[in-house]
Amino acid sequence: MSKPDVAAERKDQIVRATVDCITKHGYHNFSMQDVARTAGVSKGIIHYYFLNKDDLMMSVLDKVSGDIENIIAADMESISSPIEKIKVFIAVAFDIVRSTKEYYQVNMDFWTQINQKKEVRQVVSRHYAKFRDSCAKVIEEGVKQGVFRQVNPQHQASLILATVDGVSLQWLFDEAVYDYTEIVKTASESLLNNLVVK
Amino acid sequence: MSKPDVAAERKDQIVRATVDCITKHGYHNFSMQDVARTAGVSKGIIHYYFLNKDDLMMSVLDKVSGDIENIIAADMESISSPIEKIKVFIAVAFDIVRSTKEYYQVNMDFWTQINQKKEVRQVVSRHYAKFRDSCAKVIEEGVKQGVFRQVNPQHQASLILATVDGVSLQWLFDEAVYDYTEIVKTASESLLNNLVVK
Amino acid sequence: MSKPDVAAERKDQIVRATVDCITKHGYHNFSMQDVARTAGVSKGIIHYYFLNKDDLMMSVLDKVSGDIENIIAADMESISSPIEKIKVFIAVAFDIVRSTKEYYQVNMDFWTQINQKKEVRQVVSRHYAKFRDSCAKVIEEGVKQGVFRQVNPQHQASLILATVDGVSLQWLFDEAVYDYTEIVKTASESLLNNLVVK
Amino acid sequence: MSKPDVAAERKDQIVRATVDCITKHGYHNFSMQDVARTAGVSKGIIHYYFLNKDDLMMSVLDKVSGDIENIIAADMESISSPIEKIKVFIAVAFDIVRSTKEYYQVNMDFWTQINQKKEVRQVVSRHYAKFRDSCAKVIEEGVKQGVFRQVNPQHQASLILATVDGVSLQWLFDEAVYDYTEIVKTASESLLNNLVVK
DNA sequence: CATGAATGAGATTTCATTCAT
DNA sequence: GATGAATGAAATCTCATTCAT
Repeated sequence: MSKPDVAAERKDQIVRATVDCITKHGYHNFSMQDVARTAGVSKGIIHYYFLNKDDLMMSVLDKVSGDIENIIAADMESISSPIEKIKVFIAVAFDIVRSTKEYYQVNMDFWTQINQKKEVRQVVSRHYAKFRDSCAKVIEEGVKQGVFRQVNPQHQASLILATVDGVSLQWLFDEAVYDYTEIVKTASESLLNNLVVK
Repeated sequence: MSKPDVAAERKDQIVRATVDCITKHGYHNFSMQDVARTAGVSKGIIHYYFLNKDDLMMSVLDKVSGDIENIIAADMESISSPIEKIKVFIAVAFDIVRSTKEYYQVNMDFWTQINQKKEVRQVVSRHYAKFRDSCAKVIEEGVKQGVFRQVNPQHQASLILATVDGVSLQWLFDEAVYDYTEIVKTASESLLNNLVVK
Repeated sequence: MSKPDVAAERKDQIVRATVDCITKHGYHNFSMQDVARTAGVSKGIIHYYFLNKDDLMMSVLDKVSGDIENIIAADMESISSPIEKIKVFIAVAFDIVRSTKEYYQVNMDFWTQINQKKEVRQVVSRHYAKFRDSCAKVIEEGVKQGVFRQVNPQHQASLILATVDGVSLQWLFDEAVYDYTEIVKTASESLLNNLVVK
Repeated sequence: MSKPDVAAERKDQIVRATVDCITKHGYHNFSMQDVARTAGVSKGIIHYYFLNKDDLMMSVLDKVSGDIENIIAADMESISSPIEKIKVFIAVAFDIVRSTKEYYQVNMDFWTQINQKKEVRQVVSRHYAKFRDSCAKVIEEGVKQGVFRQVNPQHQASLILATVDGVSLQWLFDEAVYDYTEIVKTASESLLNNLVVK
């Protein structure tokens, strides 16, 4: 019980090193050797804990998705008003992109696997589903309370996520294209404008 | 006289083969050998026409971006009303994703190069800038005509593109998540709702 | 305890195989595959121990230069008279060429890198500098003892090395051109004639 | 008769371009494409005039050897005194190295082929034989006239060539090692000292 | 004569994975 | 558990040579 789970610790250490490698060298330009060096372990031990590189990558995806989910969940928890909750959701989602740009890009890197790796696609779509659901639940509550119009919660949730991803994408390609704070404000207003009863 | 430009033809043939390879095997999982086989030419000739794999990839990016730009430009040309123009813009943009899913995914694959290849980032951001500009010009005209509210055209154009990309992304990860036609309708309404004077 | 330094052993094994390959196929006409085959190892392991082919070649150069230096140094050590020392130096230098013809040719092959590889040039010139210095020191001693004329030691050392290289070169191109023993005798006499007080 | 030999002209043009390429990129680091570009002709035409790259290289060797031979022959022609003739021979030989360093290095590059290409070895050894013979003939005449000691003309000729090559070699590896003019003076004195009756 | 598109063999190099220690 | 030496497949790229035009 008090014995720390060495295996779990080692695995986490390796996964974190992998994230670092992806951040630094890009999704396809790092080697197991790089991971070993970064983690300060031997190459062999990585294959002891992970079946192969794909298996390691799935763990990275789990971690990255999970971390992002946790941040959002934590920030929404303490709020009760549906309007405020949605506002926070949007604000936090945008903020994750800005404050952990590299992390968000690691997440993006998995998008290229849509066609190639069924498992990746499943994890990512489950991750999006979670987001949509937690967001939709808030919208549903708002509708019930009468503060939101009679909208399709799932669709509106999708639009919110879509706006965050799409706006971020353009900004990541060229940060000079707009002031991030400004566009976030505009985006938030537009999204809420579609929800709130006037 | 009857001899067409062999070089241009061959280059195009190779680029098209490369698009096929990316579609089939993924952005990072195809080899020059694959391209050669697909194009029905020898490995050597690819390096005769393209400096290296990166150079070939840039040609692919140019083609894909250009094709998408051309389709949208062609479809908007004949319309004069700003409202109708925006409606068509949104409809066509969404439709490109649906009707040429693989093609759009090839485009997406380049997104992961944000951090790694400066040149890719520049081309993609220029591509987005073109879209935003052509969209913003229509919005500007609508504002001038008084059919649109006093909005920031560039920001609204960004939101439109963002919504198309973001909505498509979720759908590409899981087509069962919503009926594409339905979500497109909802998205269009929301976007126009933010623009049109009521 | 009984485990010798695997890395050093393997590196030496590969370097020796490379010397064999250069001897057999020529400086520019052997492949890493050839080295692997000759050393009885896999292609991959060569790149594990050496950064690349250039790096391997530098190790070959180091070995060849070092070996030649060591032979000469060892043979001169036990002698004290400057005249005898110079005689031995000349004799041994000529003898190395004759008895390890291929080895000397490997050495020669690096000469063509004067223009191309700065690092090779530096190593070779340092190698020559060592030779000149050790030879010049003997001459200096001879001058001090009054057995040699008042000559410039460095220049005379250069002439000695030059004669060995130049004479060997002609012989390597056509062994029938002269009896090596004879020309060595003539060369030695000429060189000593320039040094010794009469 | 008045029709200029187009073929010979073209061949010469290509050979000269090849010398340029070797000078610039090194003996083994230039391609037929480089030669074509440098000569301003197509790749195909080179293979029309030369069987293959080896054949072209042999022509280069012929040219370089011949040019050096011609310069020396021309400079010795007008002189009658054996002592002066030898002095000029030595001076001119050293001067060729200094004034056409790159050219001399192209010549040197062929040395690596000793083991690999029988034909190269034959041409180079014939080239050296010519030098030795023309030098030996002068020495013989000097001996006959009684101005030179009773030496073996071929051996002394060899020593002269050897000294030029060997001294030049050290200098090419490190020009700072000695003042070329100085070492040439020392070398000349030593060589003549061995020949001239005192 | 001349061109340059096309080929295909082969070279260097990288790297996930295995396995004896 | 842990190491790192070793493998071998595969990838990119180069280039002499050929040949239809």
